Amino acid sequence: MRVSLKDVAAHAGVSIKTVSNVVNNFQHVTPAMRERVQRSIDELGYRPNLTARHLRAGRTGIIALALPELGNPYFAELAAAVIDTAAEHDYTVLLDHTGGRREQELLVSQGFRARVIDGLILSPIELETEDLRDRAENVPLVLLGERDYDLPYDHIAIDNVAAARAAVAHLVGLGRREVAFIGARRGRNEPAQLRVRGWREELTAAGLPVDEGLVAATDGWGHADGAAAMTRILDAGRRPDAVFAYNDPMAIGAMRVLHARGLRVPEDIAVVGFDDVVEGRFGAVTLTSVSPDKGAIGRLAVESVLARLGGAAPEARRVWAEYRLVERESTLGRSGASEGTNG
Amino acid sequence: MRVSLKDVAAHAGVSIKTVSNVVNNFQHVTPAMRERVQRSIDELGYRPNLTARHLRAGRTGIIALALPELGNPYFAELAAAVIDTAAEHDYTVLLDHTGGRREQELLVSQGFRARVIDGLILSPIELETEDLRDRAENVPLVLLGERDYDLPYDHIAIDNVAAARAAVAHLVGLGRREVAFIGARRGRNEPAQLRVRGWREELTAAGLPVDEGLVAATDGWGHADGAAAMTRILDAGRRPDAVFAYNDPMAIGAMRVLHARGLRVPEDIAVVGFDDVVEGRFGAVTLTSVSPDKGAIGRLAVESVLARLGGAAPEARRVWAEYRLVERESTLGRSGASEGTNG
DNA sequence: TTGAAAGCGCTAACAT
DNA sequence: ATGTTAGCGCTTTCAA
Repeated sequence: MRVSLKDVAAHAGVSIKTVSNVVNNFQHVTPAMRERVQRSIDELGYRPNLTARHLRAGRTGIIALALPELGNPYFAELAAAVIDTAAEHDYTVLLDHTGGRREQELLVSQGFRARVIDGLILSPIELETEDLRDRAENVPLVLLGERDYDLPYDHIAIDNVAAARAAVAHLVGLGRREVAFIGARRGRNEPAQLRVRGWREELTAAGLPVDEGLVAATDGWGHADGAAAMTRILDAGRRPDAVFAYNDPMAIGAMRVLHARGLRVPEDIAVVGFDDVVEGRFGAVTLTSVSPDKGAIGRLAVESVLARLGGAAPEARRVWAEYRLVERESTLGRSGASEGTNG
Repeated sequence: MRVSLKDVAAHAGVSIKTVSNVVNNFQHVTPAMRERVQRSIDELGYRPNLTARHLRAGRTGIIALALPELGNPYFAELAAAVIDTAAEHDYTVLLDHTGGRREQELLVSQGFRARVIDGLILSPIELETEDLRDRAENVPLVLLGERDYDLPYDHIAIDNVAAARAAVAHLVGLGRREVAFIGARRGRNEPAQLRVRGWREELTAAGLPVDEGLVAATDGWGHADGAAAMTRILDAGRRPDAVFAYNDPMAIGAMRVLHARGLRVPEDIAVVGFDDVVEGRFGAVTLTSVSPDKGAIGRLAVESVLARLGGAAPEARRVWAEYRLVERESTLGRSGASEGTNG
């Protein structure tokens, strides 16, 4: 059986309040009393019931972080940042994964997955503005990620258009003329939208043609999807001199295909990824990538939810985190290992 | 303000019980009454307070999963399996990361990190048997991973010694004589211990010398650690013809160093990893790896905790999950792509 | 079929 | 400095 305050009180021959005082390190308890109660606590193996405390306090000290996938190290790193920042504020993080599936994202946003939470940080993939508009849930919500929403919620992200432009500018600056984009999806408001826009804008600014035939759609955003997209481009008889991928895993999958077909990176085709995951630094050809400040994003997200917890309702705002373009072998070759900055 | 059952009852002009009946889809409620109450619920935007339910029920429906690091995709995949299995049983998973730090692992095992849980699944790195012996916590604990403990807790893992032997046997079968091991640690009971033992046993069984000078210790278990260890081995003037790494990231880190030094994999040095993470399938040289059945491990772990939740106390047992050795280019070269099975 | 009331374990206001 | 008690929001006997 579980031991409660009452049990300890009875055992020590004192009132519940006194035990509570000891448990909570209350000021005014005589050392003698404290020790006597502590003995009972130890003897009975008493542990406070958090659920009861939460009910009493009206809050749980838990915030949820719902991510598309844990397998992508980008999200893992982000999660670590969130967990650490939350811990600094005495908050625990309940991590959830949606698989980037609309169903799951809806459930999470409506609070059906984990309702013991004080706040929610959500990184949506499929959700539309309308899905979020009539959210019946009352815990604060903060959005993460590259989708564009017109909603009264804080949204933490980097400037995806600008970051994509920086990536393409880097490629164009190296003399590349035909830059493929891997990882788009059909549809107006899709995750890659802003990055495709950046790709388009920068090509135009450079006076290069925008060839929509070089935009490869994919089902998912993993290594295999990047490989499949690259294969499709090559099989279509196209031979771009550069590839900009939606994220690092896809870029790495694409490089695998290039390698298997005897195409050299970057000599024949330069490759740029997005997210700067550790993996990209240890391939046979290290990967140039847009590196968002994950630590900042995680920290800002937590602070944003917590700010709304006290009942305060600051106006919803869009927060831009920093990013850099990290240049490596996949664009510079074996010689260059500079780590240029931007953003 | 938050709306409670009482508010709804007042608004609908009925008793709390009736509202509760409607909320919980209780049998005996007249359709008229149900609709009337439902209207009030919708109008007021009532949402049940889970914390109160939990207090009442004496359980939360949450189990915690504490992992060393989320960044390693192996753990991410494991987590996904745990989350899915838990969901099937109407349980939510609170994911925690310990960073493989003893302090954090202790806190978790003692229940100081997340005390709202019904059960705990822990994958320890640093914890010793004694650390766990006098655990004052009363929620069921299930252990994961390659460490060896003599404790009254269920422990789910693959047979690490046998798996390591299979990996080394594969290398020896290909004619390799000098197999280095990357990722050991000093100390009797350390994570890599069983794998080192398997390495030792298989070499001995094959009549090969066991050269402890080919065992490279590391601080952590990431790409960079593998790269550093490989560098150290080569800089010491050693030139093994095979490397068996504690896990895939380390193996990949080692391959990067080999590549940078102009050594060919597998011609000059064959490489085997452990965990079979996705990344290993998309490098310039795909990675041969021991592939534990992550799905089974996750499922067994959840079922194991849940079995102890009802107050039942089955005898603690060691559960072995399956594994396979997946053979790829890092040992077979570009020609062979078989996926041999084992275990 | 619906209502009244007790109690889950805790904290805090109030009383002693 | 310590004790009494109400109440957080819910479920669940028991009664009507």
